[in-house]
Amino acid sequence: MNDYRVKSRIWIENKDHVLLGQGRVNLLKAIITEGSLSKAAKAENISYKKAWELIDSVNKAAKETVVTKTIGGKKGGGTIVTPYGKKLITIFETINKNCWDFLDKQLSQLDI
Amino acid sequence: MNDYRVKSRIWIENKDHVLLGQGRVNLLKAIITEGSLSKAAKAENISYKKAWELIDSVNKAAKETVVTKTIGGKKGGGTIVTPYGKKLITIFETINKNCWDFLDKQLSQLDI
DNA sequence: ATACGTTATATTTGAAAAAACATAACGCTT
DNA sequence: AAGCGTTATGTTTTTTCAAATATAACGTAT
Repeated sequence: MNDYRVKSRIWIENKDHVLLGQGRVNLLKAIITEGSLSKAAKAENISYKKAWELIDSVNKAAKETVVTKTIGGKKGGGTIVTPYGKKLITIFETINKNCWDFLDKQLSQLDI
Repeated sequence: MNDYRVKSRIWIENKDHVLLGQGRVNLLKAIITEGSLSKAAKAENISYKKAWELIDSVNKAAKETVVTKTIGGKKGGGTIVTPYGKKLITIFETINKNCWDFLDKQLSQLDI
């Protein structure tokens, strides 16, 4: 039988700019559960700076706003993922899973 | 309509060791056309050392020999890709293309 | 007015990866 | 014996990327 495995990474681009990859999706999901970018960065174990740059890049590549951010206020501020952003997360994860299933099927048809 | 594109990179693993990715496949194909690892490295614009390490890794991950190398001789030596290696190249490229087609189809079913 | 927890951004430091450089061995040819 | 183009491997240098550090601004609450 077959010990080999086919793995993959997918990402979504928009005119040369990356919109979403696995890391960006994970960060967006952390923002949803944490309520702020700084806490999400800690949860994902990346620096705030890197998290900020990722989200900035996401917003620039997206056709609609993915996250809205506020500075100051009763809790100091925060970051919210828009419904469009949540839709993108679902789409990414769906396509990614479908891709993995597809690749598993591809490999099982071969004997190498 | 849809400006987004879904891209992917696939690779084949064997018990935690990478067998083939796009770079390794390109290198193997360069070995076939060039006849030696050193010339293939130049053609791929990578150092000989890196090329050697890549091929070493390929041979260690594969269940059968992928390349055979000789030192010395009338032409100094050379490297040959085995029939098994050529089969792996074909398999990789087939699965990769199928994956791309699949992802294009996935995206076209969505409006984002 | 002060304090707090954010977002926002620049600068410095450190680590990891890549590239460059060097050297040896091999086996044919001359 | 010397030269050639390989494979094989170690060492050093450079480059790149990630991490750490620092500072400012913002708006509510105390």
